Amino acid sequence: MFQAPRGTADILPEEQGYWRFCRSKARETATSFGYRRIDTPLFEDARLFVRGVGELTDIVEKETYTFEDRGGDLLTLRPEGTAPVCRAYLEHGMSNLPQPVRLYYVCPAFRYERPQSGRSRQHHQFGIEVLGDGDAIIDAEVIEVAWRFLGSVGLSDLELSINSIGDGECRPQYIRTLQDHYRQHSGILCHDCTRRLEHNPLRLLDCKVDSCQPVIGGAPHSVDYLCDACDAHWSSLRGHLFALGLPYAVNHRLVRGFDYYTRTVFEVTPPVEGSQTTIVGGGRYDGLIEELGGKPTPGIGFGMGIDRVILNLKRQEVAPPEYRDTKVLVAHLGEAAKAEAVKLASKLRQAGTAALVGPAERGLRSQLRYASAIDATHAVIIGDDELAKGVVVLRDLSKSAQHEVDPDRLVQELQSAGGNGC
RNA sequence: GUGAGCGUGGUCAAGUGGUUAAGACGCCAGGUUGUGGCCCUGGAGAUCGAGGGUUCGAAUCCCUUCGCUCACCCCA
Repeated sequence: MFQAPRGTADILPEEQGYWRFCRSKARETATSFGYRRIDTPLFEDARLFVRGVGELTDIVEKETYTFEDRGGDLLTLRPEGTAPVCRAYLEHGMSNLPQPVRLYYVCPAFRYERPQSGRSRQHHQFGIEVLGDGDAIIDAEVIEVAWRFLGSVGLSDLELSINSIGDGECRPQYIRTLQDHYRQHSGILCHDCTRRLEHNPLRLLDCKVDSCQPVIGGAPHSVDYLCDACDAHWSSLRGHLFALGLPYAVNHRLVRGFDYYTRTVFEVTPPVEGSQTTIVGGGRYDGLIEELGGKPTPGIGFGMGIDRVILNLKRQEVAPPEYRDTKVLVAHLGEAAKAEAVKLASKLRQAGTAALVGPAERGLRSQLRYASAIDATHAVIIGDDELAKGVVVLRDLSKSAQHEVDPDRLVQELQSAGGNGC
């Protein structure tokens, strides 16, 4: 038997309510801030992510789905949304549009990882990007979009963490200071941190091993090493967040996995301890567009894991709204009635009412049982008696009441009966 | 890449060496010669993940393998 590939999952009909809910809230929130939707291809030139995300990141080093197509092109299934959007911005000359350009997307992303709770090989991201404006009001806006979205779906008790990791001007010196600090304690570092010290020094800060905690505790803070411009940006951001009433916490240990981040980084996590908890991660990437061949252009955005949002909705027992529209099952008895049922169901659908024909070769009782099972609101019954009289029976399944109707008036009757609302 | 736990009908799940592998939900039928949701009765549906071994006898013990889950790494 075939199974869905490891790390992938079917989203079954019972689950779709959550997805429809999240997607529509994402669209509503993003458009209310003036963002416009963009869809980029599922796969891109493999080099885009090497350049954009960073050659030495785990994602590019060992997590991409990369393959050669039949024409010999090397392609990669998108592992994240920012680099493709920046590519599109450049390819379509969006730098000539009024700046800044605000874009959002909802799309799947792929990473070859060992799956676990909240992490799979195909996940879905709601993301936004603002290109062409480096002011801190944009940073605050992007964070606000994430925060408002999460509120709109009903998640509460979330924690918003922010930090600034400086830019090309000031970060190198900070990293040197950080490494110096760590080298003084190299004796007690865990295995991973010994590696990180040379390979990915910023990552030293979010090591979870107990023995490394004292070293982290004494580590210098990146915000204390910001150059004047970055420092001004940083305090401006905090001022705007405060003014907007967003309850942020400065986390000096917050760093992010992509090479392209500059200045602001942020994430939102739920209050549960554990591992794969980050719901939203984002930050500023003022060097990325240039890295991809454009002129220097500031940018900032976030990626949000919809799968993780839904995980938390379930954890907090937030149910998506239910939609219950009129749905008619046309039950039939006998060959002549069966043919009539097919025609009648078709007519109902064309008039805009969901309708389906009862399962053939079954008794009326079975057909009505089926009607209940699929949440039909009404049943139409056609048998020899009705055919002879030129009527059909319309049964309201929620009220258990029925009456005969002229088939030509059926659409009208159903409309006046209406659905049960939401 | 590393570590741990778990694989029994569609789903959940009992069974821990001894005749035809419980039960529940779901599915189908009947109870109502044409009337659902509740209830009652009956039925279908499992080579106990796969392969090998131990044994008179294996779902049960051992080995291998595949899969799933969780955690680490890392990330949404």
